[in-house]
Amino acid sequence: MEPPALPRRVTIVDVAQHAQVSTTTVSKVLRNAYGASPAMRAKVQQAISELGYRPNAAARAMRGQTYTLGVMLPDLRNPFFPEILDGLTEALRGTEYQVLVGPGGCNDEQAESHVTDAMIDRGMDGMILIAPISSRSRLEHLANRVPTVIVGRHGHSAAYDTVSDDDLTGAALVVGHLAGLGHRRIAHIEHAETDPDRLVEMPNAIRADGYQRAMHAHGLASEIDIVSTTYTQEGGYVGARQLLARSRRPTAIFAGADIVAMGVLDAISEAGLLVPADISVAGYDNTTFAQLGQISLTSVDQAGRHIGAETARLLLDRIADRHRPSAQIKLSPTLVPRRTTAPPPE
Amino acid sequence: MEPPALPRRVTIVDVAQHAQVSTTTVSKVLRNAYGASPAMRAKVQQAISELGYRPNAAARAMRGQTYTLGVMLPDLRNPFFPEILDGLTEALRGTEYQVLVGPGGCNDEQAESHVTDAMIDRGMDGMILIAPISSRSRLEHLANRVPTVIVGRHGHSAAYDTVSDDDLTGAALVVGHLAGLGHRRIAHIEHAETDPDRLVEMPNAIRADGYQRAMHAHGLASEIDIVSTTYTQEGGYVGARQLLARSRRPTAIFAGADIVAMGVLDAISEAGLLVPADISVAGYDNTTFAQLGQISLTSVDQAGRHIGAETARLLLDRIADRHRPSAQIKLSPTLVPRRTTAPPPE
DNA sequence: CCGCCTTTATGAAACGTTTCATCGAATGTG
DNA sequence: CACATTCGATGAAACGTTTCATAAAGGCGG
Repeated sequence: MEPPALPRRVTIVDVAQHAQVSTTTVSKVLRNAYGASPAMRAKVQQAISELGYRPNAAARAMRGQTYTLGVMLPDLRNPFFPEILDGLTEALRGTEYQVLVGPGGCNDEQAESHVTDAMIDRGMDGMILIAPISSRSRLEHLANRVPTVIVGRHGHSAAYDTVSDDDLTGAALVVGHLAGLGHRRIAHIEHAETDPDRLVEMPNAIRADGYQRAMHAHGLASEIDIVSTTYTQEGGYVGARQLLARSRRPTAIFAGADIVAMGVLDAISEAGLLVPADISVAGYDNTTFAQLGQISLTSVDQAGRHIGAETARLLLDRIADRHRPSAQIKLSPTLVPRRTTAPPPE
Repeated sequence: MEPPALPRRVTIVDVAQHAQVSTTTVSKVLRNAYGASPAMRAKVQQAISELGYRPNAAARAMRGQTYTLGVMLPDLRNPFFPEILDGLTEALRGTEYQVLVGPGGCNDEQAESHVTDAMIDRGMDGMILIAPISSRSRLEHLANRVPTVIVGRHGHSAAYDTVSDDDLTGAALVVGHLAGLGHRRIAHIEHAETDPDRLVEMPNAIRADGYQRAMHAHGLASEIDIVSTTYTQEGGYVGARQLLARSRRPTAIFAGADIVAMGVLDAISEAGLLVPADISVAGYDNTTFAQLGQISLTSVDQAGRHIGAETARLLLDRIADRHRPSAQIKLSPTLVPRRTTAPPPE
């Protein structure tokens, strides 16, 4: 009943014998390397397809490349990340590269390190770290051993490329939109941050900063009202309850992320208030949640696909030339007004 | 300016020299294999931590294991899958195994094959395929080369283990719940399936079957009303519009998946009807959507974490003994009633 | 027609690990 | 005390690929 002792996997040696050439030649054909005549190429190609040969990635890793790119995703539940991944895989279609995703625990620096180390152990040709929380020095350490692109984190380094969204502008878009509708008491719920590096580099911190600057720019400095919780539904709920309990209740809440806005909406309806009649709510990321007809949340779109595509381009570039100067790409977000924002009551 | 020519990575040879033992001994210590005295072990362990040695997975792959498990996820956007993954990684914590996720295009058989092949090329010690759409014979082919567990697909095979939810029961729970509330005209939106294999094995087909059986069981055979679209928001929207246009409109819609229910809710509110006053809606999967306070969708919970944990157990078992008889685990779903279901109007 | 350079093809070494076959020492048995 | 057995440790082979050094063949100018 046992599977009949699998035939040994076809190797490059088998192909070479079958095509009557050396393994070196086969290797050259596989990699489109210089030094194989068209005639040889044809012969080898035929042998490959006749035998159904597939290169063993592990063996390749020992000498050359693995044709594998590792993506560290901190949270599979964040509906923004699949967008980036789609952009990535689309840009990589046609190349030999395969993307593998390592799930790095949400907000767990140790888990993040574990995954990135595991990827290096496995000989990834390149790594993409999405919104990593590791320290700068650790990121540079990683980037020094493997070509790396950091996505969604500000702050430059000679060691790695970065692709991020201009969160400062994004926050300004939201404040501008709300102020334009006539709101003055616009509050913000942020993700608490204490680490000094991250305070300058993480998107959440930049968004909070952008909120404050925009409030100043609109002459609303005195109305600045920030609640510090976390970028979770629970964090939004808790934060909104605090805001709703204020003696002068805000007329609009700018949540730092869509998922936070979900918690905010819960708290508001629990308090018996109506959105947007009594209070406006805006999120950030334009996730699937925001797009649901039932929710229709005003949000900021980050063009995830675009981010993914740029990331792929940068990474392939860097794999080709490890010593080229590092690049920083910053993309502009756009505001997507929906039905959770309206002029303030009266 | 260039990074100072990275020091060569520490290898097992370095460790052996530093500890004054053979590489064989180091290898034994690494794998907790038989034949190394406690004294040796201690010496080697110290050398390992002093040098910061990490085994090269690629080299390991050539001879032994990679300590890597590959998970094929058809759709990162499906909020049910992260649950499974959480269960998996949790069950794997403490072991040496690392999970890597391969994004296999949604409903794209070719993309799925591509990813699974890539995983085999990369020497995965085991594979977990979540709701794969490949043919049975292809699945068996894969399982014959790598220990494999198939999740969320019915149908047994000697070649692989399966973990799935009892979708028949799940559908019955929904129908029972709605019938109990007094509904008779309960419609169902299914994901169209034509392939004969999949018609018997895919969860969507089983759910549709379960719906019909349950309707019979409740004496509602004459009210059976199925619309065949796809498991997408769009599919739900289109399906619901068809149902709402019926001369005898259903009083309840059982959507085959939460994401479908989202589209249904959109169509209903667009038609100016109220949920659940005018019409009840139930989903399946108990995803994050369903749990959102604003939506509060009645749904069927599949205990994803539990599924993931069982999957990990089965896979490790099978890696340990490739020839043990295959196992099929079927877990029971539970109904989570929320605010989208209520007694029919009048 | 000779020598030089380019192109094409090859054998062998190397990558870092595990495993096989030995081998010496320690232990137990008669 | 001699001998068989077990245990602990080791050197070398093997995995499948890429790359280095080398060799043969072909083209070209003089």
